[in-house]
Amino acid sequence: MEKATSKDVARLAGVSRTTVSLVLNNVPDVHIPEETRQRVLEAARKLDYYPAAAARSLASGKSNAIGVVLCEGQDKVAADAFLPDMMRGIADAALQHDYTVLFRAVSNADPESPYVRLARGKHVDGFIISAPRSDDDKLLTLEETGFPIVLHGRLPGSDIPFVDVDNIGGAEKAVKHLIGLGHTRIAMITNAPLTYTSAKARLKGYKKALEEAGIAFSEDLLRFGSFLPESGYSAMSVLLALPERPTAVFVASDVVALGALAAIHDKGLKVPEDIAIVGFDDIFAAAYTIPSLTTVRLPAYKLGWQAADMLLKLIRGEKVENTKVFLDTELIIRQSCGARKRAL
Amino acid sequence: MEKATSKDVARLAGVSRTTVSLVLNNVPDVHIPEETRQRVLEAARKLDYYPAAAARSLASGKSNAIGVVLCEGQDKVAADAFLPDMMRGIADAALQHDYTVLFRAVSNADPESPYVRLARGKHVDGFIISAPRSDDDKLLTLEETGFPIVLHGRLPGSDIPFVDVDNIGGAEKAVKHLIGLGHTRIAMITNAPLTYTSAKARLKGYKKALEEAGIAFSEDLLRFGSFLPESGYSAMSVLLALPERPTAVFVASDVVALGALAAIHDKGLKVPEDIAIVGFDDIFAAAYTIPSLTTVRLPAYKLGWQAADMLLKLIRGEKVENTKVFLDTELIIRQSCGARKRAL
DNA sequence: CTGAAAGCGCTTACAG
DNA sequence: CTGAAAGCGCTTACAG
Repeated sequence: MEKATSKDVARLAGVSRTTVSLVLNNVPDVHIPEETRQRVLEAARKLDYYPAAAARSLASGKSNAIGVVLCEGQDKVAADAFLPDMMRGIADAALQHDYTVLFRAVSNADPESPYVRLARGKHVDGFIISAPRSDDDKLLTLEETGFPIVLHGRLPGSDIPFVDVDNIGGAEKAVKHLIGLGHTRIAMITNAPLTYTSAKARLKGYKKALEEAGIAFSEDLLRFGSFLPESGYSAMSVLLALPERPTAVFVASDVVALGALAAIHDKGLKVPEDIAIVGFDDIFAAAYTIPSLTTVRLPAYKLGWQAADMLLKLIRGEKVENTKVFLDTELIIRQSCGARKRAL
Repeated sequence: MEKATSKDVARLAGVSRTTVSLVLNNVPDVHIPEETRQRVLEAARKLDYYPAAAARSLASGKSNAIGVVLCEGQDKVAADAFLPDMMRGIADAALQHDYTVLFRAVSNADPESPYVRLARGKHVDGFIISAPRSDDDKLLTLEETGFPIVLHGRLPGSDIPFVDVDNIGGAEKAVKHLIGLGHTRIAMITNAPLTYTSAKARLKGYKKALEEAGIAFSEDLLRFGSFLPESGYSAMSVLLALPERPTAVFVASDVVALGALAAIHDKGLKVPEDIAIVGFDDIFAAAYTIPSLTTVRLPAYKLGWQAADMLLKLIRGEKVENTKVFLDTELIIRQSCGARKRAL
């Protein structure tokens, strides 16, 4: 059985190709008698008919695909932890709208930006861009063109729609938890330099929690991490050498927290007895560090799902009430904060 | 400037659309004077011309896309650790051949298999399938059809081309390393039940290394893990309760090893002093466990790259010498085996 | 070496 | 409610 075309279906059903198209695409505002509709559906099934993607795209002018572009930045490690779930979220949302997902990795060194080609060649109808770089002028010009784009993570100073995590609220939650446990001398290690919006936001949440509890913020207790465990190791070492050691520390990245944990261990101190620790992200390993890491969970699947859903609406020209979405986080309480015993 | 078509380019260059197509696609065996070629290229650049993907596909009968299908199995956690790098490898290889990558996640509960639709609708010219299920009859029938497919991981009892890790060799390397360190009582915890080919192969490597060293294999020292840390925790607990405790253990999965590490810690024992441990996979966290985990690195990027490269050859009808590829692993020596001091 | 023309398989105004 | 026909923008034999 060679591949059937809509013509074959039309012939078998005794209708025109127009009707076949109308039925199969479920075109609204067109009323086709149930009997005819069934006949077409039946014929399509019988012939094992699947519309040719290319022909459909060419005729309709839409690709029925969205592109997800993964930019390779310094935060690769952190981003990688969420990619699989995020991709699943994107793929599921796309599938629901009968859209397909095009994946493209772009390394920083890449000479040619993939956006223009993919967009103008109509490979995709819109982009989800993860970890965009602010100096990416191709991206900016493409957006000005009106081409649908949704960012995962924000681009400071741009109006491009985005879906992001509520970093402020998440950090606040983490620190409040520590305060609730009786800590007042709480340090913080950022996830990245403050040029990163997520780092700035998490710091803001930390300060907010302190302020609401009437605890003064101290520069001495703030250290800067930078994506990798090594940075957490040295930041924590400095903190531990302080004349008056903090009793707790909020590390705004689980990956960085891995290094902090090692520093504490190497110093011969115990978590959470000597120092309590709360992370951020809930990477897979967080549940299995020793002790297990209390952390703020980042909703990866949902991040992907929402971004795709918003993009699809933008593509269809539907009104999107909110183009700046912040997703809620969840505090996952394990052992490192001192509130729980081991529970593997 | 509205999007230019090949007709515009032809006009500006003073040639026919045929010539434009010939030049832009770099069709071999057609000799076009350098001067004409340059004129076409120049015109295309000037007009900012990008061929319409759909039109090209429709006319050529090829989609210029490969699909990667991610099956959601029990080993989701382990697979997720490699997905990002594997996807990068796939995407890079595809890009090199001017191919695009279609991503599709398929949950086990999915009623409709995505293969047929994507293949027959000509969305893609071939598939890379990760973690295929052996009871997936749609996959098997599609393959019989001659549709190009490359598996990541094997499907026992099928002849579908695949790219996989040399699990036997990797395990052997790990165990030999332990033997070289003076251990003779070496236990093993598998990564999964033996119905999984990777588990079987890793066990085989373990036995092989023992045999070559003249160490007798003992059932008592073999325990079965099952993807998650919990399984490593309980398997290790049993091992630690043995009258004659092993001095080393090869855990055929880093994720499972995380649980094993916790079990040892909870028992009040020290790694590597009381018991040495070597894992498999080299997940990100392996470098930051306490102590850091010696393990066998799985070449994720290369796995993706090779799979895509093979698939592309299959699609083009090129001869592929070897359709059963086993990729080499690398032993990453850290602290848990006792051969190194901390080096973060 | 290059052009005119058919054709890929759909969708979509436009009639009726 | 449904059909005939044009058209989407390429590629590719086929001529010359």
